[in-house]
Amino acid sequence: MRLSTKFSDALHLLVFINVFSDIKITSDLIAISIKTSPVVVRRLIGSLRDAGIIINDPNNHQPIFAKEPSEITMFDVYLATEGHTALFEIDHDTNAECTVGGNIQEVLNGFYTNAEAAAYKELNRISMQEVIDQILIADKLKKARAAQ
Amino acid sequence: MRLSTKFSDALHLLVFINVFSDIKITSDLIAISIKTSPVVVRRLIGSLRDAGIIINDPNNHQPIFAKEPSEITMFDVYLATEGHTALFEIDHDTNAECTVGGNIQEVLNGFYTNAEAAAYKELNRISMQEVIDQILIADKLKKARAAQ
DNA sequence: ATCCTCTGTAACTTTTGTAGTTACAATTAT
DNA sequence: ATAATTGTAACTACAAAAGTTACAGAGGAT
Repeated sequence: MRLSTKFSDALHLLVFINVFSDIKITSDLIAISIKTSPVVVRRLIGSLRDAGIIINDPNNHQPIFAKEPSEITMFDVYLATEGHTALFEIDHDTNAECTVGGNIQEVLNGFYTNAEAAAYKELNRISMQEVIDQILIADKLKKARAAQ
Repeated sequence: MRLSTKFSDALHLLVFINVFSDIKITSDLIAISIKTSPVVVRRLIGSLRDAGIIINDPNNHQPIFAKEPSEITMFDVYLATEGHTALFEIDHDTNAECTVGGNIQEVLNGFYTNAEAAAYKELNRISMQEVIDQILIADKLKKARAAQ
């Protein structure tokens, strides 16, 4: 399969609209940073809006955070963009007549749910503010090194 | 993408060869339980053999565990079958000229690695013996309920 | 020794979800 | 009014998984 980068691109988009909140932001502009098409950006904006993570600023017609970045976690963004897919996929078509095939789905579901919850918990600990901060720090570091 | 069920199917296969170790096991027989084709089963066997999880019993020509089921974890099986895919996919093609696009990959990589490690740690806590035990218990429960 | 079964693997096809593209009506800014 | 931009829908392109077909080679059965 082609792996989905929707989650990553949505995080990118959110950091972008925060970092460049002082200039006019269009889907074209965001698309250049993500290196994708404006339509893909608009689709992401739609998902994030549906999830209540961003709203359209009625004043200048561009997406802004619906809540403080410190109040939104990476997991909220994950749910908004890829919440329908499980991290570990159960094979739902196994032979019910068999001791193994007839019970493995529910057993794996328990283990998978547990492991997924551990990952989600980590994502839920990280706020968008932290992501923004780390990117700004990484940028300063890079520029300082380049200047040497 | 079509989500991969290789991990689930490999676990299925391992439980199967343990539960039915007293009968002659062919890839055809396993395929009936997983509801897939014998070739898919043989491919899984190949991956598990390459990873040192199973070997071919020289006596009766069928796959058996290379170590005790209590010494093999779900994570070992995950690595053998889907270890190349990340749980959270970074968009590796972003605009390096941009403050966001030029730093987001490394920042997300840190967060993703952390979240993935949490999930992997959970998988690594569960031995194949536990998976086998839970499936046998689920089967007994199901049969007891059906008999009532 | 020959036959039969099964394995391991390669090559090809089918399927399915993501991403990219094209198009356009509706909205907003100037 | 005009131009820019959005939100969607429809379509195409692409990639990965899984299924299929094929077949040489190994081992066991008789």
